[in-house]
Amino acid sequence: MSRQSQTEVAVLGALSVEPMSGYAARRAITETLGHFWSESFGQIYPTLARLEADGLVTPDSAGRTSGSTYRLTAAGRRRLADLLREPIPSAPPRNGTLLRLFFGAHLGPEACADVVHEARDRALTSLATMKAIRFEVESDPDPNAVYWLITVSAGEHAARAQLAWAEESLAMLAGLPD
Amino acid sequence: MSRQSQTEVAVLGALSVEPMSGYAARRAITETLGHFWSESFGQIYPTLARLEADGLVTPDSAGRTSGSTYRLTAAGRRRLADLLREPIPSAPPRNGTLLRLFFGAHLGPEACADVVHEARDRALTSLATMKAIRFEVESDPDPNAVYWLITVSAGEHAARAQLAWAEESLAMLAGLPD
DNA sequence: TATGTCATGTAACTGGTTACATGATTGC
DNA sequence: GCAATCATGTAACCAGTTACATGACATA
Repeated sequence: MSRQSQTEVAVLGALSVEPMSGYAARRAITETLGHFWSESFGQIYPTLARLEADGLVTPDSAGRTSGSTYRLTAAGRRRLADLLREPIPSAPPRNGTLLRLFFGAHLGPEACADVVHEARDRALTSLATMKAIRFEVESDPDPNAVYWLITVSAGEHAARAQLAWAEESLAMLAGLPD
Repeated sequence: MSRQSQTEVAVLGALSVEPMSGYAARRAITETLGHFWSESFGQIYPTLARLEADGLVTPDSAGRTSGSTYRLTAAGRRRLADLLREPIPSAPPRNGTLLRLFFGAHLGPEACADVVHEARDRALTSLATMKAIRFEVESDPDPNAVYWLITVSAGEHAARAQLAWAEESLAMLAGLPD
């Protein structure tokens, strides 16, 4: 699957929940998939136009206030299911924090500790976000909530791991001579 | 810091260990930074040319067998230290596995379990790789090994977290009706 | 009437991969 | 002499962001 169709998955997925505009789709993606996915307008609008040309989404006149609302067609729903079944394209790893720490000798223990501290703070923030999302999802009677909880759980595990790693690394750095 | 200079960090970093060719730099990056960084030839050669034009690296005639070997200049070493101190550009999150699981209702529990299984296998492979790297680094008397171990530890924590999440998620999926 | 939010779209740019072309050197 | 590896480089393409231009609608 090309990278492109990953954006298609996100947009089709958003519209599978309920019909909405491109603007709303973007908001929905950043709000509910935000901790593991992102899309910009520059991707969403061209994608939406292509999906419409392919007959996968169609303008939904009902309930419009301003601008256009799109909804999935039957073909669109099939396509979403197909795309979800395709192999996951692997993104080459690029972790700026670890790149810095690997060459930490050029930085010195204190500057490295700063880098780790920042990673630790990001993990703490993430953990708080996950807690809030989990609370929301758990009080949602939607039967799909199980799937959402699985993604939340992934965020929690990753954040807790990063936290533990940061504490451990700070201890290691503290034992180093300047 | 622009994304571009992240590649500069990787290349300057590789050359800071010892002088080498672009080809060797790429191999060094995939072999020793492979679990958290990647560069392609299409990036390395233009970067190397730019670094040379900026006087940060210089051809090193000594010890050449074929092709050209580069080494850091004093300015290059300073530049590396500066770049390492710059804020880490954040990459927008894009996790294909979680994107699929979030819309898992369109897939069904079994197909979702397959997705999780793949993630679990990747984590296991990663854990084995980390074990091998840790063994190598721990038997290396280099004083910088502490920094390398910190990056290895990050990989281990992340892999173990993914493993725990996968087991937990498989259990959740198993309890779901088709 | 001014402000903020909703909304759409595009152009320029960036960072990056992939595929290809080319050739030198090494070892069997 | 042949195959593998070392080595350099570029062109085409791709996904994606950012910045900008534009304007409708609601409301204070």
